[in-house]
Amino acid sequence: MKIGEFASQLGVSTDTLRYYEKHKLLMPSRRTSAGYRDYCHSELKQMRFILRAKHVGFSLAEIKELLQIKFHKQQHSCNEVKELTIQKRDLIAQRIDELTRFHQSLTILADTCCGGKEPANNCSILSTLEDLDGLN
Amino acid sequence: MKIGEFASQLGVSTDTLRYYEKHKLLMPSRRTSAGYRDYCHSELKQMRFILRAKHVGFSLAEIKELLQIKFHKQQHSCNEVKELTIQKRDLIAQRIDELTRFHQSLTILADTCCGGKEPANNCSILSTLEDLDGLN
DNA sequence: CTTGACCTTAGTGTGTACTCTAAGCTTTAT
DNA sequence: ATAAAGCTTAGAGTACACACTAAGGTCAAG
Repeated sequence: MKIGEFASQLGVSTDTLRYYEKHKLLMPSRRTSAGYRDYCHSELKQMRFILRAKHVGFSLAEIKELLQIKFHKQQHSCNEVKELTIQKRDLIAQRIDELTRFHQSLTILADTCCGGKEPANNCSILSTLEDLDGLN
Repeated sequence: MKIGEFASQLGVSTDTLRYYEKHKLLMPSRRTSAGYRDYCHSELKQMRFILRAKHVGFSLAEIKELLQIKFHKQQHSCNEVKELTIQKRDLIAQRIDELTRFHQSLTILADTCCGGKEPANNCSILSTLEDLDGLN
């Protein structure tokens, strides 16, 4: 299967596939005589793995690690995979906390603002940001 | 006040200050005869505004908008400021939702994995990522 | 008067995940 | 035979917020 058809079956761009190849996430095993990439069924499966891993929040670098483990399952333990998963989850939890603080602060700012059409001379949002404190 | 002292009072790097100047967020009004930046009290206040805005989650581009409004309060309404704030908050809410979905999926993956020290041949995380579905 | 700390500019590098471009070769249909 | 669609490569561009580098000028202390 050439890159164009492969890409459209997966709903990604050909650029993305070439990018993944360059970064060693998905290397088609064969080329046609003209030098065209020739993808097979197992590469389709692997790409689906990559896309699912992305879907649950892994970065490409992390997915590369997962693929290494997947390719050499004997040399790696379940524990290792679980650790990667938990580390990722905890990092995401931290980010959620940070964003939640942002959200709360912005809600406070918005709620105390009249939102009227008059000039912003006494806008409570601007003055809170200027005058320090009142947020947390 | 020269850039070094100004920076250390605010807990930022001199690079950051030069970066903000290049991007028109904070322009020191004067230079010494030697060409050194000379910061004054009002610039200290403005930098504090910027840092607080960052602290609640605004990007530098958004802060630039806020500063425009702050400088020309007459030409802008409270409503405009409130809108910016709410838009930002809603974007952050979307991002939180996305990360929360990631978090849930990763939790499911981690919880179903034994986490043992044996080889990962039958690792439930890897097989869930391979075989589609089981997450959402 | 020299050393060291501080300042200047312009430009490059970082990380993430692509996207786009240019210049050119291959395949398929007419 | 030729035109359109598709493929190839290497390399540059995007967004964000800086950090770092080189090469050099300035200032205060000893």
